[in-house]
Amino acid sequence: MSDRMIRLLLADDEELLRGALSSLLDLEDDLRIVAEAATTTDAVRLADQHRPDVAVLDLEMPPTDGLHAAGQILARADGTPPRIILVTRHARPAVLRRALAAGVSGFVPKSTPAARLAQIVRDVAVGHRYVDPEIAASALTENDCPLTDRELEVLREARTGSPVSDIAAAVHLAPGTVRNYLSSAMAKLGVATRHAAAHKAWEEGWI
Amino acid sequence: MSDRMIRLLLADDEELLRGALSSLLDLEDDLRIVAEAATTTDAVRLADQHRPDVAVLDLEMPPTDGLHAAGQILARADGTPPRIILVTRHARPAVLRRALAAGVSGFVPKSTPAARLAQIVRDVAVGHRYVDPEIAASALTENDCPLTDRELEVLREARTGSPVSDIAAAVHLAPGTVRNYLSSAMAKLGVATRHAAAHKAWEEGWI
DNA sequence: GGGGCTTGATGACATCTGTCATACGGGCTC
DNA sequence: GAGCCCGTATGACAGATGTCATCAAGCCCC
Repeated sequence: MSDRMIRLLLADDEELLRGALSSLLDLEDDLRIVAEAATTTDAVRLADQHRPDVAVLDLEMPPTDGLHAAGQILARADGTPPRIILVTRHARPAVLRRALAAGVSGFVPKSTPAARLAQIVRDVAVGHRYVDPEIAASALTENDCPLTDRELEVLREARTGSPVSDIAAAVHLAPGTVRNYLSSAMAKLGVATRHAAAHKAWEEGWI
Repeated sequence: MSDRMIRLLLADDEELLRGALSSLLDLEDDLRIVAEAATTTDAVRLADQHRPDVAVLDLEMPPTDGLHAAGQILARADGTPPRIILVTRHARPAVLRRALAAGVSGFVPKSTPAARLAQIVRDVAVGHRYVDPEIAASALTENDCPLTDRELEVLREARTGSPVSDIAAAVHLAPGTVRNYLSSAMAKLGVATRHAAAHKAWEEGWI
């Protein structure tokens, strides 16, 4: 039996969800949780240590995020890497694209019925991919992020409401340059202040 | 047996969590889920209809929020109202205070182990109150929100990055007055821009 | 009724922001 | 090498923002 068992790593910072999912998945005869993590650091370490068949990672997890952890897990595995399923609350097409590019096998929003998760795990374990149909559809129709890397970078810093001088210091650019980037980002997003731009970019999942 | 059964309403907009919790709690012999909801509107309607003993409500739920729903459920029950347990991701002392004032019986962060939830439900069902010790402690030590109602109101509008003129229109005040309120809010929070003030107030759970 | 407090408003001023034209250097391609 | 983007930087200018002093109206309290 043990070679037909699917060995799982489960990582989510919310104990409530992780605990509930863990019990639920463990009820399945062919699934076994071999490790649980609440941080990305632990997730990467435990994946190294336990070599699970499938890793179910929450996207929103400290200290970095699930996507970052996925990249590390895939990069560090020296044999066959685990298949990775990302679970997320705010399922944005932009993130889906990045996830697939990083080699993730499954992309599941938290609006998925719990009962279906076991089946998705099985599918992914045998090499299939699973992407939530809803998100896939919007990823195909939605227009891409129009912002350049630099624009995104300054917007990220602008999110907390810092003045231009602080942003400039944080990204190592001249204040005037920062204003140029902010200005063009605002124009592209059709808003009147850089804070509105940061807010919008954040809502879209671009930063 | 049926009079010893605790009848539960479970409301959370995340299918994944709601489904997992539902299966988990239903495994307990003395608990039975009688209704599930994904919105506050449904939660209120189903509470009216099914008269559960305990309602477990997520705080972050569309279209309003769990606290609002709790108030409505308590106000509309004409016999003995259901006991209410609020579950939340971002457990902030300010919210805890408002919840207790509204007559909520339990306050549980999502960092609580899933296994403990059943016991909390039982405690609350017999009339006890449960408050997460961690949050209770910070609620007692943490200093209150220093902002006035008006300051909070303008900060709420400032969150999306709107210019002063828009905020003024939204709260029906003169632009100059709005700037005064923003200015004093910024001074109280020790930040340099109104956007930083809005960000901070948001982080603290004040808006 | 007078004094004091609170809420909303106004105007003046310094500073910060957003816009735009422009410039410089490093890679590209031709 | 000439021409051409691209990223970065600067300066100038209008308008928005933050600060502050002040004022009018309403309200409470004695």
